[in-house]
Amino acid sequence: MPKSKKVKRPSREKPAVELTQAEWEIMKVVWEKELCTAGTVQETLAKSRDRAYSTVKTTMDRMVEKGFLQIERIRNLQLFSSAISDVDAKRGEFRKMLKRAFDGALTPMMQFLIEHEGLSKAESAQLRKLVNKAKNRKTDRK
Amino acid sequence: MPKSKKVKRPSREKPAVELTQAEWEIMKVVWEKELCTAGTVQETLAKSRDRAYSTVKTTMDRMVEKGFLQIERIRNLQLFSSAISDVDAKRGEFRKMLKRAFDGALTPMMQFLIEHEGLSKAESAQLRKLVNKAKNRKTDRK
DNA sequence: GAGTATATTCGACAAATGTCGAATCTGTCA
DNA sequence: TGACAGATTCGACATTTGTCGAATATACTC
Repeated sequence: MPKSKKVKRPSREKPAVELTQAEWEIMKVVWEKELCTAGTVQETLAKSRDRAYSTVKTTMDRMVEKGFLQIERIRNLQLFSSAISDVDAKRGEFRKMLKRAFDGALTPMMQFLIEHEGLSKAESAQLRKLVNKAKNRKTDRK
Repeated sequence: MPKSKKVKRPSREKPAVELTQAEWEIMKVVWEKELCTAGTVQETLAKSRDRAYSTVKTTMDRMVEKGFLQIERIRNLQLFSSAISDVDAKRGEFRKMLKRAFDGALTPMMQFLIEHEGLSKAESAQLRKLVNKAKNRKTDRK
């Protein structure tokens, strides 16, 4: 018999991914370059905000400890790669916001967007389209 | 001539409101009780997580410095009240998330919700309703 | 007026973040 | 082999957050 149990996993939730500001900036570069050196990241980030190489490197080393990045050594070189997906990172950031500001409920958030964030006509249209598309999705995995 | 210039305000954006975890917890109580003592807040929060009175008080004092709370003194008593609206706080939290995880763009976020957060049938329906309501709003202030 | 609660004031700490510079360690090349 | 450039290691610091406890100050009750 297959071992795939349909049981409700006993809360095997992995601890939500939560990145700091600096970590987000670094992660974005790593996801884009995937497999790159700290120097590359530092140079890329320098375009928007200059930070010493050691600053970037220190943060990246801490991210390895946290399990956000991985290191692959080649001789004297360290090649970094992501250890978390952008989806997980986005989910973590989104849920943190939802929990703090809207008690974890999606509807109040949507209500808020419409009431206070003045969705533009284009955004509303786009949103409506997305919602309708979601409506027709058969694959409702979760 | 009236001095009300219709000029596009020169980016007079007030610095986005950003609360920390502890600050959110406190703000929620203050918004609810509006005009309350640190002791009341501490007692209310104690129901979910116990913290020393001084811990809550210290945080609240710092929030006054940051302009999130106000104090009104009555003899030896300090009555706290909110100095920011929940709308501003929610806006700040939402925008921080949007900027970090979705480069500030709403559509990608909605796309993400539908693709990865598996909106339930009920949520989709609710969302659709909200979107349609927004569609008909005439007052499109911004 | 003394004693007992309650509040407020303040200095302290640990941990997390953001930032660096100095000391070292390769690898390469004239 | 010696010197250089690019990487890495690491210890340091300033801030921000989250937490307290001890010392004071104030109000109320007998």
